Parts: sequence; structure tokens; C-alpha cells
Amino acid sequence: MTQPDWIDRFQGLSTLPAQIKQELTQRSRVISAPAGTTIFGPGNIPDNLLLLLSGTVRVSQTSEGGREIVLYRVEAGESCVLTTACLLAHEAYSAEGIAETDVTAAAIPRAAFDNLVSSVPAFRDFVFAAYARRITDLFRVIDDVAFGRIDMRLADRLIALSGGGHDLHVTHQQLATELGTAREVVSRQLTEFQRRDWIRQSRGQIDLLDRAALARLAATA
Amino acid sequence: MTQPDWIDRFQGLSTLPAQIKQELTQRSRVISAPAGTTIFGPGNIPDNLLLLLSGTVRVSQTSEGGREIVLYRVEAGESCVLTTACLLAHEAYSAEGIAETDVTAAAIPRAAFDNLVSSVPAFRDFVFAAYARRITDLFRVIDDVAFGRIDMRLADRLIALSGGGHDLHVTHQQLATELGTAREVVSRQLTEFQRRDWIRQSRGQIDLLDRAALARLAATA
DNA sequence: GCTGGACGGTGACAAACTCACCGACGGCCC
DNA sequence: GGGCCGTCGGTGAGTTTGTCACCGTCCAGC
Repeated sequence: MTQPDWIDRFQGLSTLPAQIKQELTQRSRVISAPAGTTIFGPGNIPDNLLLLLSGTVRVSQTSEGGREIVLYRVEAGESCVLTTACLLAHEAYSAEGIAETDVTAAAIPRAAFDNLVSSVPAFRDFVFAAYARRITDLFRVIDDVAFGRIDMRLADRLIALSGGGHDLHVTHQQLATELGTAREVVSRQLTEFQRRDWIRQSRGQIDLLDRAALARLAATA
Repeated sequence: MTQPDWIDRFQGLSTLPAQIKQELTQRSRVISAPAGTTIFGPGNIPDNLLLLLSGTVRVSQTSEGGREIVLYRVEAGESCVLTTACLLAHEAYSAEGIAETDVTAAAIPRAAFDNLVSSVPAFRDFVFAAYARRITDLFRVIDDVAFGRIDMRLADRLIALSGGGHDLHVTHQQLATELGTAREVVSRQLTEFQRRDWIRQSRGQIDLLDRAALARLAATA
């Protein structure tokens, strides 16, 4: 077959009957996009369900005032269900998804999606589980934004974005967008972290010197 | 028939074929609960999909710190899909739904729900539309909490809660919960509103004197 | 009446956001 | 190399919002 057997990479799809897998492979096509591509957004509604094979898509929301907050990320092995259904209901809202890295995805046409949801219980479970996952992400965002302390949230995000690596390449403005706050706030917090020798800053880059200390702060209830 | 024909009250269900309506009526049962009842919550997961026939259910979330924020309301003619799927995925999260008034609802057992989703396209659309509706509600909450000004949000909420009436019976603490803020903040804003003769306060009650002025403030972009 | 809990007001302080501005760095062109 | 410009980051001052502590008032139940 010309298509890679991507289905097994999705927890929740790998148990599908062979013939369903075949149908899925046949009726979908694999697409790819370079980093920075707008996958969906206001006025750009995909009519395919996307299953991400590689890369990550950052989903964020921009307020009237032009300020932005990251809602969640779609990682390889996950799907974009939420935004699909959300945008399809033409409830015009300004969430947009941007490819954070080069991405490849399996695109399932609306008709095929509909057919699968109706005929394959396991696929239905997959879809609803994906919804549940996203919704709890949103709950978490609300909780953080409404009640969380900025220093804790920033420490947490630094660790998450580092992905286990020693350093990360982000600007203060990007971190502010992650948290839905202002750049100055991030700058001041980072200055404080550096004063405590938890990080070292340079232009567009942050080295994590004391991951444990950051984790400790992030975990402060 | 003993059951009232409640189906037609739901936009999106009224167009179902007659036999499906009948099946829906037969396989569900109408329940009722007094105001204050916890409809769902951590450790209390209903395995029915609820379609609200009358009353309203307030869905809120409580943070570790004990602070609370109202996420959205389920009104008559709407459903609880979101929380059902969300809680079913045992992603333990502390959202809870409380009957704000006496409520009646049609309870559709999980099996019947599953069956309908798979076999009736119109019902599927109904479910996904309900999801979309809730999700955009959550987006709005995030936007408000992250970027909104308290005075605008409070003015907006006063008007919404008044439901067109002249006065409303809420405590400052309840309003604070609506907005996910602290009681003192609400108290100070209300004092300011009263100073401007927009409202008149008394214990547990607020009279709206100048609805237009409140609306104008709420609309300030 | 008395009393305890809910309700609301207030001052002092801390955290976070806003605004205005400035310098430093890096890429780019000459 | 030197100059230019846009991005990046730092900082001070002022405002808004949240936190903490405390107090008086109202009301329901005894």
C-alpha cells in the first residue's frame, strides 16, 4: 500500500476491525503543511476531520483587544474533533489552529466521518473521548486563568515547553501568549527566576538550570 | 399517552421521524428534582443523557482553593451532552451541575442514546450542535476571565440574571461566583454602580434603576 | 429578647496589568 | 566595517484586581 499504516498510531482506533481500517485508509488522504500554516481559523473552516500524524498544532484564541491565549495543543496521535464540530455549527468564534511544526495529518472527509460515527461504535467512542479530552483541557485553562498564580503557571509552562530538553527557544511575548498575560509580566517573572538561578536568559532563549525548583513552584497548591 | 410530548420543545429534535420520536419517548423517562439538587458532580456521574424540559441547571467548577466559577447554564430545551461525555471519560474533573430551580428532564439511557446517535443523522446533528454550543460558551468564559474588565462583566451579568425583570435576588458572594472573582471586588463595584444611581442595593437584592447605563458599560469594547 | 451565622462594608496591602519609554541586539544593506 | 530598522527585552509609575483581616448589621431560630 502507498499509505503508511497510520491508524495504529491512534489509541482508540487500533482496535478497529480490519475492514474498517481499510475503509478509513481508502477514504482519507494524508496531507502535510509546513510550520506556521494556519490549519483552521475564522473564515477558514476545514470540512475534514484531521487526525494528526506528526507535529503539533497550537490552538489559540484572540480577543477583541488583540490579546491572545493558547487553549491547547493537538499532538501527534490526536484529532481536531472539537474545533471541527465547533466551527461547523457556524458559531463564529475566533479560535484558530496554527501548525507549530511541520505537520502531517490524515484528513477524513465529512461524509466518511459521519458514516464511521454512525456505524462503528469504537470510532464513536474515539470521537467522544477526544471531545472529553479537549473539554477537560478547557476546564483546566479556565481554572488556571481564573485562580492560578502567574509564577506557578509560568514555571509549569517552561517545563512543558522544554519537552525534557535543557533549553527552549521562545520570546517573552510568546510565553505571554501561552498564558494569556502581558509580556512585561513574563519578563519580570523570568528576571526573578534568573535571580534565583533557576534559569539563564538570553535573547530568544531560556536555559533551564534548576528544573526541580521550577517543578516545585509549579506544584505549589 | 402518559408522557407529555416534550420532544417538540427541542429545536433539532422536532424534525425527527414519528417512529423515532416514539422510540425516544418510550425509552426515556421524565424525572424531576427540586431546586438545589446536585444533578451531577465529582463522584456522581449520571449514565443518562438529560434533556431539560423545565428549569435551569447551573454548571460550575470549583478550584482546589475552594473558589468557584460558573461555566454556563443549561436551560429548558437544552441538553447536558458535554458533561455526560466529559465525565464518562473518567477524566476526573470537578465540574458540577446544580438545579437552580425546580427542574424536570427527560433521561435517555446510555444505550438508547448510543443507538440514536448511530442510527439517526438528525439526532447526531443535535448532539454535535449541543457540543458546539457548550464549547463556544467555554471559549467565551476564557476570553472574559483572561481579558475582560470586572465592571463590564458584572454589569453584563446583572442584566443577564435579571431576565428582563426590575430586580434580582442574589448575594454579593453569588455574583462573585458567577464571575470567578472575590466577594469584595463585587461589593466595591456594586457600591460604585449605586453611587452612579444605576442600581439600588438592599440585603440579598439588587434593583436595576438604569438598565441602559449598565448595558452601555457592558458593551464597552 | 438573645444569639449565631450569613451578609455586606472597609482599609491596607499584594499581585497583576497597563502605559510609556528606552536601550540592546541582530539581520540587512550599503 | 558602519548605519539602519525592527524585534526583543528592561523598567518605572500608575491603575485595577485580588487578598487578608476585621467589623457591624440583619435575620432566623431558640
